[in-house]
Amino acid sequence: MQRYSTAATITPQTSWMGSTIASDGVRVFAPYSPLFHEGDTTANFYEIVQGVARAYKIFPDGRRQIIAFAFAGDIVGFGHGDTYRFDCDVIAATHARVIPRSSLLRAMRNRPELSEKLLDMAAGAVAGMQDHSILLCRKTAIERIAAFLLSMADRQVEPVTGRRLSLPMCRVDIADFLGLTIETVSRTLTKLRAMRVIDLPDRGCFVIRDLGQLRLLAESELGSA
Amino acid sequence: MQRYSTAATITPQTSWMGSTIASDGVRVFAPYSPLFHEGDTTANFYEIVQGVARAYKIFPDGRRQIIAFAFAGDIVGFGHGDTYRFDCDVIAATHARVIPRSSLLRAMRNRPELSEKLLDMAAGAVAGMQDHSILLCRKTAIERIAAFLLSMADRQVEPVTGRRLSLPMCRVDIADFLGLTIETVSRTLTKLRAMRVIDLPDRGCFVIRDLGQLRLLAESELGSA
DNA sequence: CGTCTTATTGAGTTTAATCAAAGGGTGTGG
DNA sequence: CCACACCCTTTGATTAAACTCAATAAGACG
Repeated sequence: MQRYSTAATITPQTSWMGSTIASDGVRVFAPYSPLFHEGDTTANFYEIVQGVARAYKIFPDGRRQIIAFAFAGDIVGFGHGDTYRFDCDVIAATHARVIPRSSLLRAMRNRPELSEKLLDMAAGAVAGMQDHSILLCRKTAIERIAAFLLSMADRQVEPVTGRRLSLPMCRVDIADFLGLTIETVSRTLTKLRAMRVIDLPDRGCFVIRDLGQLRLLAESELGSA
Repeated sequence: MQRYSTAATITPQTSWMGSTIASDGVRVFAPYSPLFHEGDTTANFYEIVQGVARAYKIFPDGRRQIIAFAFAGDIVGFGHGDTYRFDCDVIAATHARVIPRSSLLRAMRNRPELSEKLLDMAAGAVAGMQDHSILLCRKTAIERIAAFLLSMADRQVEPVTGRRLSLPMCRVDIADFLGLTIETVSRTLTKLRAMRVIDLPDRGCFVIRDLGQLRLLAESELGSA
């Protein structure tokens, strides 16, 4: 198990299940605490306010597939039907707004146009999964890593200071998301650094040195360089 | 391009864009005629009544990913937002009920509970994509083919006569769906036949000879046999 | 019957997984 | 404050799986 320091809290009011709850429904989750488990009754949706969550499935043979990482602004737990279809936890101290399922269903009944919005959101999720499928089955290790780093860069809410970007998940999480082993992830990152496309100054962050090249690699319009 | 014989029609009334339309909104599409293209404005949803459709994306470098096959009872074109997110055509003479998008949106406004159903459908689509992702990135060729054949068997609406099952798509379609090459698909099918797990009596069909073994292979609880 | 398309089979290559070991940073305890 | 231990990461060598290139075989259709 992972050690972690005490999570910072904002306007704390009550403590519940290892998280701290504020008046606006935002709770603070300590690193590696769960949002929900596969099979649980769908009680809440979670809007990530700050931090990172990961959604994943674990298989009988021990293989794990990370389905998605959720960053600020993303909503998780939505579109599962009556029970959650995967496990979800946070990989850093994370502020998440807890939205009871019942309140969303009520809102849907009152405002039909909301339903269309939610359907569009679901459509977006499907489209994202489709793109990710293609990444998983059609791209090489370097293409996957390049595409992954680009998507991390695109999703940084904080201003891109200099170009030092946060990479909050560990290698095994990246591997399980991209369908690679940690060795291949590590080797590929080293290769990209050797190619002067990225830099890896510290654990938990990376720097893009040649954005154009990274894009070319991600799009696989470039075989070698 | 593909050649095809003239499609059979049911209660034909008018002809439009290469398809025949019946009074209940069911059109008959000739093999390899499109339902819609990526980027088109979302005008209709299509409920497959009989036949098979395929949804796919084509990439700049020529790679193609088949996202899904749709059989009788499946609805395609749904959950795309304002424009279709992939191409869709039929691979055999196919009867499809054309549902105008506007009529569905109207129905959603009148009957909010319908929205929840549609959301559940979308959730199911997301779950299906997730499972397929895992298949694509975690499973070996033999596991993918076994899982694919099982899903084909499960989706046969027609009574499973003897166990002779329809396999309506060609090898390249299977390959592009499973993230393999046609050579690997062919070799793997041959291997399964040699293992006495399936039979391949004719083009366009297959027979399950050992369902238990096929299930074991698909679940990858069995490495070799 | 001949041509064209699709499928199968074979040989060699490439990629990433696996097995194995060493390096580096963090935190704890002496 | 320093040393040790642990975990995560990197690097190396080998193996296995699927891809590529190439040729042959089998159907479908005119």
